[in-house]
Amino acid sequence: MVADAMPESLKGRDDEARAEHVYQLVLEGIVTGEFGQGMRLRERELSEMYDVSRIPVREAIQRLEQDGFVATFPRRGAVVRQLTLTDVNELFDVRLCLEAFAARMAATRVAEGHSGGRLQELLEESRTAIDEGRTDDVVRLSTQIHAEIVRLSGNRLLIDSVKPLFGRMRWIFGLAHNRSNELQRDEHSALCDAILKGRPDLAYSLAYSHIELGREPVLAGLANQLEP
Amino acid sequence: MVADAMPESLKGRDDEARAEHVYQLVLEGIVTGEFGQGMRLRERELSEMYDVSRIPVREAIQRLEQDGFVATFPRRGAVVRQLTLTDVNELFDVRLCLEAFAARMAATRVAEGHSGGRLQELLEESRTAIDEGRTDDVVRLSTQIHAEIVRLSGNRLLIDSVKPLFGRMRWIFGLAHNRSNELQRDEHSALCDAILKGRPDLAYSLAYSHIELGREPVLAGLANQLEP
DNA sequence: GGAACTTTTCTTGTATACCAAAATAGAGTA
DNA sequence: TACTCTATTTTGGTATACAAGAAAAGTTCC
Repeated sequence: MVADAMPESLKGRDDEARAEHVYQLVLEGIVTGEFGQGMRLRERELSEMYDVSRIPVREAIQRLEQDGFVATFPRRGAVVRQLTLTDVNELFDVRLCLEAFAARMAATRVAEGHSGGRLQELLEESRTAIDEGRTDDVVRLSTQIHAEIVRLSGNRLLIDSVKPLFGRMRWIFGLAHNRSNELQRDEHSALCDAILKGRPDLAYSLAYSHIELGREPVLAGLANQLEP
Repeated sequence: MVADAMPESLKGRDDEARAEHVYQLVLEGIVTGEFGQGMRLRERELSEMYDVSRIPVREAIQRLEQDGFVATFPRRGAVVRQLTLTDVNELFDVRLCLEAFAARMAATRVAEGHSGGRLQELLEESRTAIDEGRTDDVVRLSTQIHAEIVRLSGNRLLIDSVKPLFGRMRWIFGLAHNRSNELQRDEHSALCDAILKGRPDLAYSLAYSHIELGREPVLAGLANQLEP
């Protein structure tokens, strides 16, 4: 609300939640590899690094744990989780479950008259990003398309349940590149088309295939980096 | 609070996480109705009530928010969430999605040789509790059966994703009683049987039906208590 | 009397300092 | 070398203080 209009200068962010800030920074550090897997995250170290007190750091670490990025042990603090192939497989299983359902719901809602304009926009942005070879944007837009489909489902609880998964996805896709952008573009096109035309069963099926087809390439790409 | 001789007296209760303790107490208060819907949860109030500092209270409230029991607003603290019929419907939708999938996975794993002994035990405990009319135990065991099925799926991420739902279930089922215990017992029997005999598709179907059949009675029971 | 404006009183969010207990590292000893 | 005992580090927890936003209470003006 009002906070959005606050000055962007980093110094003056008095009233902005520092915990959120720290969360984003540490998350960034984890997905970019600055905080490697197994690295300890010390409260005081982070609080000095980001020039905040321990309280926001504690809150951020708690959230990172709940979102599956770090593991904490009593009296031993937090360490960046070790990502395993099992984790990747579990993620794809749960995604199949929730995102395919979300796609069906989204198509149903569009058929009932809800607008899917944002999805259309994202799809087109993604197309031009692929044509122009902007890889970073392609990955970002792909995630945003998936997120928008879930949002279109209209189920708040579903949206909240999926949110932690997207963080993990970003982490994993940062380690292993996906299949060719053209293949993904075509699948996204077909999926979004089914949703925007209000065809629930087709949308479900396409979402399921799209996600499942992404599993093997990612596993293959990570097989040499991760433990089972 | 100031002059209290707290050093040794408080040390008595061992080093176990106070935040967890506070979380459980407040959660109990919410599901039992002690903290009614819309009631404000003040940090200092709770910290004095449970004789801890504000830090564990903060942590507990953060977890309660993430689990959907309270809503927090910047600089205005936390209030017990207002449960709506939409919430209930969304919960059932997501449960359908995740628990039916978990049932299928559980059956697959049992077919692969994993033990379902705990599920068998819970089922039998539940049967005797129903026969002896111990209503509280019946509700508790019913939830435990559902949790055990998810656990049997072997997917950690799935288990973690479902955990917040069970809290909500307990809350909702505390407000509206479910269908007859005998009906539920039979459905649980059939479902567990399918899992323990390693029949994934049947387990999926039975889980789906069992959950979906529970929706209407709960909605009907809550229709006069909640807003849309 | 009621609406708009101005304090005043909470309450949260954060910072800082401190303590106790556990884990770790290190030194000394058999 | 292996083992025990101590010292350091680090976390988890607490108390206290203060700034700022939100709500409440006065206050003024029509």
